[in-house]
Amino acid sequence: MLASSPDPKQNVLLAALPAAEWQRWHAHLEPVDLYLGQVVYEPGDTMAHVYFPTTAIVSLLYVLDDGASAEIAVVGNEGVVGISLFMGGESTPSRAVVQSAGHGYRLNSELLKTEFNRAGAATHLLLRYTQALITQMAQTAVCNRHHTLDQQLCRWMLLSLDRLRGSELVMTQQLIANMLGVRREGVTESALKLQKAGLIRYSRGHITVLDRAGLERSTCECYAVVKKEYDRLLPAKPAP
Amino acid sequence: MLASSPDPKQNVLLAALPAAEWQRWHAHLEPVDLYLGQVVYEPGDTMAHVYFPTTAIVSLLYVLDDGASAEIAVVGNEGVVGISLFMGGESTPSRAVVQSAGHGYRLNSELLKTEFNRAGAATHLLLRYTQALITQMAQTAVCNRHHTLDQQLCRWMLLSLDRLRGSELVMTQQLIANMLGVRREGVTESALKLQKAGLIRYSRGHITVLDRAGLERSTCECYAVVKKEYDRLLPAKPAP
DNA sequence: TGCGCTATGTGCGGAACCGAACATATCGAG
DNA sequence: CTCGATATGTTCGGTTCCGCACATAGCGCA
Repeated sequence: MLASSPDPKQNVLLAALPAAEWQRWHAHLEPVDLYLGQVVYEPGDTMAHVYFPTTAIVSLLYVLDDGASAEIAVVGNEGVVGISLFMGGESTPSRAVVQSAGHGYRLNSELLKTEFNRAGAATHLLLRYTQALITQMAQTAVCNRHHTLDQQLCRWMLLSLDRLRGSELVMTQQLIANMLGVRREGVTESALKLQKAGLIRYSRGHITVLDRAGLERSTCECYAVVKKEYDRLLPAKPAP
Repeated sequence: MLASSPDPKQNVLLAALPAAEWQRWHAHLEPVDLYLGQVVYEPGDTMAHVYFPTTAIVSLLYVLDDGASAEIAVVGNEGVVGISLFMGGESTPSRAVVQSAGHGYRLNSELLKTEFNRAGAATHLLLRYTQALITQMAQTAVCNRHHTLDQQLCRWMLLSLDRLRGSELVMTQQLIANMLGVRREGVTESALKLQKAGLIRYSRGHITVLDRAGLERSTCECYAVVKKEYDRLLPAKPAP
């Protein structure tokens, strides 16, 4: 059961819109429930809307022919799902799946494109967000190459945590394994280490983070690089 | 010794400019020699120009604190180096290094930004290119996670080959290892396999591709996904 | 010609992760 | 309370790649 829709301005991008844009947009923003596992788009899909999460988190995944997958970026209340609509390609080879249930708002793609083509404040905001997303993807690529699963698991939890209120993640080890593109058993082992170190508590799909600072010490530099770049490129988050 | 500068329209993006844009731009395009190993920008640098390669290839790398690195994308005559200038961030955490010496043209960043803000054909062209670049980065991330070094080496050679005339790459195994983020010895082993299979011939920094179709059969799906997306998003290449 | 530098080839022990099989534990429905 | 489904824990042999050490080979220049 989901709580009632929060203020659209819980989304950083919507909150940062100048008054004029907000006036034009807000009547067209439709609240949407995003449930766990919901597929927002499949590779090649032309979306009818872009999605601005407020309390939900959406993962952008690449799925290979053999079924293996890897998360390349995560989008929460700091961003928007569907950048290919304003980037001009209309679709992408990636898949977007709701990783953490919650709410968001969606906007008709035609309206979005019209607004984007005004070359105003919203345009620049969306492009700066896109650059931050690019950084996240690139850092993920390097992290996949060089860092251990332990480090990557910490990075992943921290990125998710930053996009949620509270300190609990609802997520099975199997799903985390799909995101990271590793075996479920590997996640079990790493999670056990973190639990024994007192950083998290784990129980059937619920992770409680006990020591966030400890996670930050355990992860690789990738988390900090990405966070710093988001902070640099995007407006400050609205108060919770 | 480099040959004289080729036509700027050897670059796909410049070739695709409408007449009006070309009129405004062409007098400002400065030919530049790009030599092997040249650093086009360092992480955090604000560039004074964007670079449109014609015969050179530039690698976008992420370098970690411990010196390890990985290539996240490659830019040749189909693209432009310096997207952060029009995306609005002005800089990125990545490093751009010339991977294959050759020529290009550069354009003053202020002029570029002015043109980009016209929200015209050039704007859409640059954004579509950026989306293709995003695909390349994301596919690299997945490839780093799931595919073998043998496959990745084939992918890397094919991506380079597509951005050059001829079938010879000038590149030591050490440099390839830096790009792929692996050990030099690993590249030696994979390259030997390919040589024994008759796909390439190797000699002190010169790779001659003998059987391109064989390379395409040996690589992972990542190469085709990226190529298809570039073909979809960008105008056809000018005749060589 | 011979020296030195760079590039490439090879071997070895170890770490990280994989694939598979299986054991255990917890939750919710009936 | 019991059963079945789901989630987590454990083990084992195998593969890929790592880090290191060292051998060989081609190239350019004195």
